[in-house]
Amino acid sequence: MEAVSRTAATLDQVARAAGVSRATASRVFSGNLRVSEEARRAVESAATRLGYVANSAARSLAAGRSESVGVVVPEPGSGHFLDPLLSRLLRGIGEELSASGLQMVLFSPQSPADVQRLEQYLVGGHVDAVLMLALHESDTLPARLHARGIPMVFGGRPPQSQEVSFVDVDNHAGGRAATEHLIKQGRRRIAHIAGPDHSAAARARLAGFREAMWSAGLRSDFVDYGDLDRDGGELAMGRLLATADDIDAVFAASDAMAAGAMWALQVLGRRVPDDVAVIGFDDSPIASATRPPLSSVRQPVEDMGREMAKLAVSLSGVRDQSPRQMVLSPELSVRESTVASR
Amino acid sequence: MEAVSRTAATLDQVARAAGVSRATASRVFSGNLRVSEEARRAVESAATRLGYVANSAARSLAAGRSESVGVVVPEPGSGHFLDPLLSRLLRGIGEELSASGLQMVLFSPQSPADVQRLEQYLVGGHVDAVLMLALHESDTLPARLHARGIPMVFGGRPPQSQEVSFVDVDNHAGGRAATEHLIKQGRRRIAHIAGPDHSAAARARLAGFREAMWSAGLRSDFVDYGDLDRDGGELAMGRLLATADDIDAVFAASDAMAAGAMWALQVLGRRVPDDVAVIGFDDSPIASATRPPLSSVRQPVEDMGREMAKLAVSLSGVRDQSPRQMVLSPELSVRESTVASR
DNA sequence: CTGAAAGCGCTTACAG
DNA sequence: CTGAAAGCGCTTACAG
Repeated sequence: MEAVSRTAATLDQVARAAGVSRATASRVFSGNLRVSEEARRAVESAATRLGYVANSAARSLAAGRSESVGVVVPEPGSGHFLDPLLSRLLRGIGEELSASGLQMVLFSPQSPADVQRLEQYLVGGHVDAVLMLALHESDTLPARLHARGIPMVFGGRPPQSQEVSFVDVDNHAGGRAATEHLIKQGRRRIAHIAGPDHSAAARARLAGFREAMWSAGLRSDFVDYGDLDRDGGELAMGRLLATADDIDAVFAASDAMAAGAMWALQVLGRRVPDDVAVIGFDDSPIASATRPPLSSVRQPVEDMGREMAKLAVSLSGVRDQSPRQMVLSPELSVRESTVASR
Repeated sequence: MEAVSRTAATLDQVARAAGVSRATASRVFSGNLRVSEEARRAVESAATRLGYVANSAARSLAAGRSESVGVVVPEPGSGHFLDPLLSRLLRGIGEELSASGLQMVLFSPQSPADVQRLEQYLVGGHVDAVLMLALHESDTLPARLHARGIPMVFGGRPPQSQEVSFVDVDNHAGGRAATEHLIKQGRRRIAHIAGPDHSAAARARLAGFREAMWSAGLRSDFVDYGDLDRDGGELAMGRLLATADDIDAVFAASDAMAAGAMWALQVLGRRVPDDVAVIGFDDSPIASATRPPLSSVRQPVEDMGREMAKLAVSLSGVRDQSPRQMVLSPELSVRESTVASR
């Protein structure tokens, strides 16, 4: 793309029009330094008159920072585990950055070539910090950013979690809470539809399920797997019922799978929750769309976003960027799918 | 945020290490100019050795362009009409920009303050062009960008469509096609669940419905409205059946509403499609998730994205940025919900 | 509080 | 093909 030169007023012109030096004009826009009321007014009115907007490249170059923070997100609809939570997460991040006057810039690379270009972009100084909601497996980026002093915070615990900062949700506690809720409702033959084994979050939820069942002295081997989507839940439910047709509750590792499971149950003549209670995970919009509405484990995703942003801001500009980590607790969102009518 | 100075090699250091001038080194990275093989190799190996990455601020400032394109998207989950299509749209845009070596940068402002900051950001030269998938109502931005020669392309026809470039889908034709499909299946008492009246797209779909019904000499007044979401469809369907319980087909202006309508029908004992055929709009993932799978109108959204990106690229750097517009045709995606088994 | 001046790290005619 | 040089538009000690 070629450059087009248009009428874009420069600081110099504004300063001249206001009858002050460039330095003074600059101070007016950076806000913080002492400038006389008179000078400030003159500069501001000149700026308005000329339609001045600071050239951000020049500003970044001179100041050594960009006042913006990059957020790498998974492709929407990619089936990434954050997908149903993404909007809430971004809301939390956005609020926090906004409060700090920082621009949130999103990236959603689709191909390896995109990832390559993105790395250059991020390392090249376009952002002051990076929040990672995807690409956990790319390991070159953390090191390259670190070498340039650009802090990076992961959402969710990355595979090699020692050396990096992250904010995560306690999936193990969530799995346990969901299961304990079912037990408390008097359920005994409880099945779990787990997410794919390669996902640490899915494994943690399964572990939470097992722990709760063991503690209650119940069988914890009614377990099947699905791909986190609706079909996966439906199929897994079918298999589970074929194995044990007296299951009285199901905990699914995602709301979509829970919805699929609920469908399968209803097709096979089971009433939810009277015959079989169902609980999901994520408390996504799906949960209130099913009939009956679905109980679920609500992750404090807005908080997670806020904490990620805070961490990034506090880390940037600091010499010692030793990694910091934080784990937040989920809570139950109880709806009709687990509460039997009497 | 403060700056942290780290070991970030500069062009100067690379040039020195390679034994050439800064100009020559620069030419190696810009790729296009003539540089001797020898110099090229020396520069490249020095760059690798030093871990050189160009400072993007300096590059933008000197070159007068940023090699990146901003895309303003609606908040995910905001109920924006593009929401279900967003991932496909971004895929199209991303592919095209990627092919041109441009970085796609996403923005999703949440508050008026965010919009304000974003305008500064975009006008300030961070991007060479802007693709607008949201914020159609903000009218200050187009003018400000135009004044700086930054091209802007809307996705979907904006309210005041004369002065701007856009790529849109022919919603009127889509509405007509959906309705004609139902008529062709032998349906006669066809209802339409329209989207909110303030949406131009919704109005166009409704108009398409009416036109098809008139042309076939059928009653076109079985119309109700919903908010594009599942509940809206369910409620509207209930009202429609209360008015006319012999409706034999429904065309809903969104897949979510169609899913809600289907649910309402099934609850009331109607078989889909045997008693009532149902068709949606968008061909979103919902369409294949319903039982039976939902026929829908597929918008060529990837193409739309690609064309938007092409338009932006071709417009940038051009003196005469007179607006260009393009309208793409949707096509039918026929599934079981409209094809009665015999 | 204010200005002159240096400098941020690149690109790009211009001349050779 | 290559280099010296000017310049992109800002910020920020430094001195006053």
